[in-house]
Amino acid sequence: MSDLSERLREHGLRRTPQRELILAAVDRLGHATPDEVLAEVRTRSEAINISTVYRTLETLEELGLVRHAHLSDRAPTYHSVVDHEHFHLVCRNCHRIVSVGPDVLADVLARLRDEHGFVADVGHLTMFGRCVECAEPEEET
Amino acid sequence: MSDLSERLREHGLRRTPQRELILAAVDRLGHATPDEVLAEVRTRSEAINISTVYRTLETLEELGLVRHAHLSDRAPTYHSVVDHEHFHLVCRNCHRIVSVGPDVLADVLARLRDEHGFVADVGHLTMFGRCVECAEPEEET
DNA sequence: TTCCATGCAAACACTTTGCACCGTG
DNA sequence: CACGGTGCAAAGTGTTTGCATGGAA
Repeated sequence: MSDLSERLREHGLRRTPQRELILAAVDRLGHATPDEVLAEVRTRSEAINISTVYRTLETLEELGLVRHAHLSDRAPTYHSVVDHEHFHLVCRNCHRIVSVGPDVLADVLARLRDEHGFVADVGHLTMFGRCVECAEPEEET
Repeated sequence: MSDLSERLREHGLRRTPQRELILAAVDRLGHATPDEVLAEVRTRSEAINISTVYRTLETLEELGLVRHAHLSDRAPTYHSVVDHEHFHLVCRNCHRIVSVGPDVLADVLARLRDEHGFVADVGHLTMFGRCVECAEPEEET
């Protein structure tokens, strides 16, 4: 939390209970959509508003305290950045999420930088596919 | 087009003018959102409905004729599969899109398969970041 | 003639915004 | 006590669905 106050102060923003509650909820949840964050906050304390959740998640992301990635075709999911940087594998069949450290991608990132002049942001990356347990996709229809 | 009729027949689906128009539009556009596909179709022929566009893109994807990826935080973009398989780099600053062949990822895919039991779908992949021209993002923040 | 496909409009899910009030600094 | 933050409600996007009609096979 102290990290939060600090960052807020640096940016001339105010410390509010809502901001603390929301950051704490994201930390606890691991990966969560704005809706899920709202629900989590509400289990602990009183009702805060969904638009505050959206505004706050945006703020926290600007402060570098959380990140978001698109783990489904629908809502984005936020996760705390205190966890080390990672990217996500999402199984299209069982929807299991695996977090993978950035090392695997080191070579690829270097090549993309050298050959395509592009600096990729690993923390935001999501790769969809299938885990071996769900291996066989449907044949035709 | 003949490819379309063929695939449709294989799946017991019907060939309709809308389906041909929409596939042709995706081919022409390269990367396009459902909205853009609709607009493109309308420049050529008469009004077709947005819900038909959605339904048809879904069908075409099931037939393996188009694919979609998430190139922005908003709408998905569809592209024809006649272009060889590729993934996308998207610059957060200038929104330029670079298509990259799957080879760069060969090693990574092998490692993900071996170490995480995960078969990633390259064709759907998007990596966000910055191209060198847009290089320096803000510090901190 | 049979059903699949389409158009239309309404419903949905998610997100953003305007404004008055509240509370931090 | 000034001004940024919040709650609330309404409006905005992007997408899906139910149903009656239309048209491919």
